Order: sequence, then structure tokens, then C-alpha cells
Amino acid sequence: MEEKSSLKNLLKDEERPYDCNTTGNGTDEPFLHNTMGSSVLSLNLNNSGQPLNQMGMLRIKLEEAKKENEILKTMLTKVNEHCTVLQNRILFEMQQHQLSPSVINKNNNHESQGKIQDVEKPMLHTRQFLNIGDCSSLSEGYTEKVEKKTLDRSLACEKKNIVEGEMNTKIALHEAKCIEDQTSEVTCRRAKVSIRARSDFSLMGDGCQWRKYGQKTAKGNPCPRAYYRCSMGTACPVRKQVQRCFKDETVLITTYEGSHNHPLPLAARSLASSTSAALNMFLSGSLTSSVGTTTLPNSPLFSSSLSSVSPTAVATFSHSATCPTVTLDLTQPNNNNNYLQFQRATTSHPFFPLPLHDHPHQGLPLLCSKVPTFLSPDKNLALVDVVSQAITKDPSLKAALFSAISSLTGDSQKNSNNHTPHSKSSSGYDPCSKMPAIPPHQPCSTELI
DNA sequence: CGGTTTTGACCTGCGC
DNA sequence: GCGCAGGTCAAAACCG
Repeated sequence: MEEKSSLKNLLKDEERPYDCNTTGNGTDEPFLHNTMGSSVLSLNLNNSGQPLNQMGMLRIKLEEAKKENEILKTMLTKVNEHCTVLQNRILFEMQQHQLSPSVINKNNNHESQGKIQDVEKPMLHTRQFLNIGDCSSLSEGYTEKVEKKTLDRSLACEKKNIVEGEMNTKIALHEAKCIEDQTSEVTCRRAKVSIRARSDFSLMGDGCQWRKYGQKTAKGNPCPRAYYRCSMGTACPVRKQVQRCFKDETVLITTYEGSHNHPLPLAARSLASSTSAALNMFLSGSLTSSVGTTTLPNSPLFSSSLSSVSPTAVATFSHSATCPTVTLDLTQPNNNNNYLQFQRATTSHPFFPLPLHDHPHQGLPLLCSKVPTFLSPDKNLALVDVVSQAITKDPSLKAALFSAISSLTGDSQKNSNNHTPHSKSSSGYDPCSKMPAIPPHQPCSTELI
């Protein structure tokens, strides 16, 4: 963020007079003292009014930065408040869902069943996609199903045990457990978020520290693919692949996989939450139709970061049995609607845009307050639940999307902030990049001051 | 000296 | 079974 970098420059500039003062080079040197916890600069002016003008400018900048900080804090507070509201709503809806199945079974009410199915389908699908790394975060409906299945299996095995003996039961239980473990492991391991963005740098900083563990030249692309592992946490499973597009070398493809097992920088969490909410909403509807498009406008959080990279993002959802992948393409040419466009597709139907701009704006109260709905009202209600659950319960997608989106913000920061010092990777070997590389770790652009 | 990068070797999955 | 391609490992080199 420009504000942050400008503030850093401001602080650096403020440090210089202080250093001069500590060297004791004369009485005319500026000095610094603290008042009420804030730094106040005083200058003795003998020669000209230029330092005074500079100080005035600096103070103005400082005031602007403070105002920006207040705005960001207010936004963060609002996000937290709405998160609490959504959590309460989730609890309320969950309580209602616990009552509904018996009623549905007794009355055999197709309409009600349809509604429940509408709720559960997105949940299932969301889980299928969201299990990037943390399998503990299951959608409630799905969890109940799995638990019930497991219970049924256990009961069946208990009966077997009576007839066939204890040994067979143990084997059956073991097999059932293995199947479940394998299933979750596969889905956890494979889900990916891929970002296509134009970048002058060979890496996109994203607020995390990455350690390169391999490089490979893929067939059909002379640019080598670099493999990075998150080094922020101990044994963090998150990995990313970085590769330039062969057809357009200005396009950098960054693929994230896994879920951070450590606290993420507070910086871009609000952005990640809004992004995950948007993408969850986009994803949650994809079961009922295999292809489709939804559009998301630039929320305040989006517009402050993503729009600086590209006002229009096309998200392709490719879904196979074991490897669901969301590709955010920020290289698409701008259109005039100023909307982030998320496009949903399967691998067999790469792109199939639907006219969704005309739907009324509904959805989440804050983060998606301007999100146009693309489903029926009752389904939209279900989506709200899904989005809420996804945000609050599934850190895996949040983490992956955080990494992905914060890459964009970090990238945008670097594009506008070229004075950022380069680490050795900038001067190191980077056969893929024809431009200067940037360090794997960059301060997050959305970090609150 | 510790962390990171480089790079050849090795492993694994998949298609034929 | 074999070969290929992608992904990972790990030792050496590098750097601050």
C-alpha cells in the first residue's frame, strides 16, 4: 500500500534528524522529543524556511497516514462485527436444520427437501473444494453425514463382530478408516488456487516467507517452474509453484496449495476473508450447474488492492475428482462494468459466461453487500450460510486464498514501490525471469500501521 | 554460522 | 514393464 510505504519513508526521514542530534553536531541540529507517546519534531531554523516546509509536508503526510490508519481500523472492526453476526446466524440456522430432517421425512415434502438439498449441495461442494489442507474444518451438514456414515459402519461392524468374530470387525473398521483417511488426504492435498497476473518480477510477494526447494523445466515451457515451501511456520504444508507463461512471458502463474498451520499476518486477513467469501459464494453454486459465471463488484477491500492490478479478474473453476483448482486470471482486458468477474467452469467447459449483472444486489451485509445474487432467494440464503461457514470454519481456503490474493496486493505494492530492497534472490539465478526478481518475503501491503 | 538457493538424483504417477 | 514428466529430496554452494 502506498500509504504504508510513504509512512515508512516519512519515519525514515524523521529518523535522520534524530540521528544527527545524537551525534551532537551542534546546537542548530534538529532534535526530537516525545509528547504523549507521539513523536514531535522541533527545528531551529537559521538559514531558510525550507526545512519548515518539509516538516509541514511531513506532518501533513503523517496526518494523512493517521487518517488512513483510522479508516482501516474502522473497516477491521466492522469486519469483525459482521463476522460475529454471521457466526450467530450460523448457529441459529444449524439449530433449525437439526429440527428439519424429521419433519421432512414425515411429510415427504418435496419443496422442503429441495431447500435442504439446496443447502447441502453447496456445502458438499464447498467442502470438496475447501479441504485444501485442514480436514478438521468440515461443513456442518457434511460432518453430520460423515459421522452418521461412520456410525453406521461401526454398527454394521459390531453386528459382524457377533457373527464373524472380532478379527473381521477390526479389519472392517480399519478399512473404513483407511478409506476415509485416504479420501480426506487426497482432497486435502490437491486443492489449489492459481493466480495468473502480469508481473515484471519473477516472484510475487505475499506476506509469507518462502523457501525454494526445487526447480524444474516443464515440457512445452522453456521457463522453469520453481517450487516454494512456506517457511514461516514449522513444517507448514503450504507450497506454491511459480512459472511464467510460455505464450506471454509477462504473465506470472502462481499456484498455491495447502493450508498454513501458523498464524498468518494480520495484515491481509480482512481481504482474505472477503475474497474467500466471494469465492465461496461463487463456488457454492456450482453443483447445480456445471458451468456458469458470477460477478463480484469491487468491494472496498477489493478495490483498494486488486483493482490496482486489474479491475477485472476472471476466475475459472476446474474441478476433477481429486484436484479442484480455482484459477484467478487477472490478465484479462478491462471491461467497463468495474466488476471483478468470477467465471465458473469445468475442465470440459472452460468458459461459459452467463449474464448475471442484472440481478439485484443482495448477499452478505458488509463484505458482499454489493454482490449481485445469481440464485433464487432461498438458495441465496443457503449460500449465505455456506459463505459464513466457509469463512468461520475453514481456514484452509482462507489460507490459500489469502496467499493468493495477498500475492496480488504485494505485487501491486511492488509495482508502485520500486524502492523496496531486493534480497539475494533478486540478483540470484533466475533463468525464467527476464526482469529483476523480488524477495520471497515482502511486508504485506494491507498491513495496518 | 544459520538460512536460503542451486541442481542433480530420486521418487511417483500415468499412459502406452 | 517401460519410458516420460512432474514433483521432491538433499548435499553443496552461496550469502549476509
